[in-house]
Amino acid sequence: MKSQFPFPTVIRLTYYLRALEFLLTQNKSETSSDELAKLTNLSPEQVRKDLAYFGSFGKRGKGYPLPKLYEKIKELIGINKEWRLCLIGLGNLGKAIVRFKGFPERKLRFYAIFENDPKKIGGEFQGIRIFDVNKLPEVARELSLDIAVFTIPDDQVDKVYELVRKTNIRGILNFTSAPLHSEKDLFVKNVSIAQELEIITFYLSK
Amino acid sequence: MKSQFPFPTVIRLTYYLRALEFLLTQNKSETSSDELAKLTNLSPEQVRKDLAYFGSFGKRGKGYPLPKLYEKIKELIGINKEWRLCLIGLGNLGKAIVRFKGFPERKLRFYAIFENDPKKIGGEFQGIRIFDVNKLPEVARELSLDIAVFTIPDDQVDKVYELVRKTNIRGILNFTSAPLHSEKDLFVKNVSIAQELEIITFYLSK
DNA sequence: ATATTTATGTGAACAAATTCACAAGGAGGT
DNA sequence: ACCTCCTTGTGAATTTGTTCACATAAATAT
Repeated sequence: MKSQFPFPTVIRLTYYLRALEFLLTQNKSETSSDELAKLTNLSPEQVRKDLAYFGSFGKRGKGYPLPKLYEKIKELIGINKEWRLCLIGLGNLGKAIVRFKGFPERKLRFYAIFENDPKKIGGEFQGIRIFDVNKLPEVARELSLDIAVFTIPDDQVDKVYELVRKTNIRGILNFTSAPLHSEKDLFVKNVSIAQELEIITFYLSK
Repeated sequence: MKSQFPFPTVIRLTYYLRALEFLLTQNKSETSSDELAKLTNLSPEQVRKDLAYFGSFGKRGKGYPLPKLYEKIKELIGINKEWRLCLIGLGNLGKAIVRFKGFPERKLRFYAIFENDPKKIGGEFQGIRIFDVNKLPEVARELSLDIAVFTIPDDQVDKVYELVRKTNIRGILNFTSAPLHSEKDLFVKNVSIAQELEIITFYLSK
């Protein structure tokens, strides 16, 4: 097992995960780099190299044992354990994300929602309590939150970011257009709908 | 002007756009690769190289003229003209996206929503008409749609993708977990919330 | 005028990631 | 037991992308 791997490999691991889930529904017990390559639109060499970064799971002449590889990738990605999430900003997008079906089956669970609207604070949404965003440091500690999802207006990002930094939350999924940067002990993933569309219009403009 | 540029440059162009918009609110008339680098968390060399791929907009010893560079980048990204969008699948996420504030100011406008729920078909949402998804080919032609946003259940992706291929829609923003692949004349950008979280949990697991 | 400072633009050096090419191990047939 | 066919795993070659280092040009100061 090599310790260093290209950054894009992490993204591809998530593709393999989906491909493996698909293959498991087909009741297969074995797969190959060729099969995974076809399902993910990658090259078989790329698949083998990626998997080899983390150990050698396959058997030459045979392929990869399906359930074992699946468990291994889940372990690598870290979705074999439960993660405690909170949502910050209960607007339209926030509501859509809390209701998102994909979370429970991935052991991702929301334990708190934060808001600055006094009318919402104290209530709950989908069974999850809504707290004052200024109480974030205390609540995060109390509920041992791991990851925060930002669905707030752009102009509040800096303030909320500072609040999160005071907690032991170590991951942020940022849906605003204001990009944040990862730092030591705080990993940030930015997802900007506007940006995604700009990338599309760039390519369509050519 | 060079014709070939690294793929990541396109993503960075969208960062420069935001930085420039921020600088414009400060009523500045000039900027520099240093300033843009600080705002985007990149290196000044990277900024200069990226901008130089598309022409030389700067003046040595001076910097870049702000409004001119802004217009140029908008033109490069293609958001100087209007784009006609449609939403496919009016669930929670779909509703959140249609209501998203960032679109009108970017000349991105929804002209149609497609659904397979007979109760929704024929109605409208936020002033946008809701059509039967099976009518997509006709409606797309009639309304000259450019881009489709997929907010449908994963198991309907393949079917809807085939419908879209029959139209002159050339861009898809896919919010499902089933990744689609770009092909000639049809550019696909995948955005999977589950995947983004998996990338976070991967790094937090280390 | 001339020197100094500042900031772009870019070839060259370097680094990262992918693809190639093939050795090596396992399965199955004869 | 041996040969053949598969398919993995991996160094080496190649491609792609970033950083360095500096020549060049504009602006400012003396």
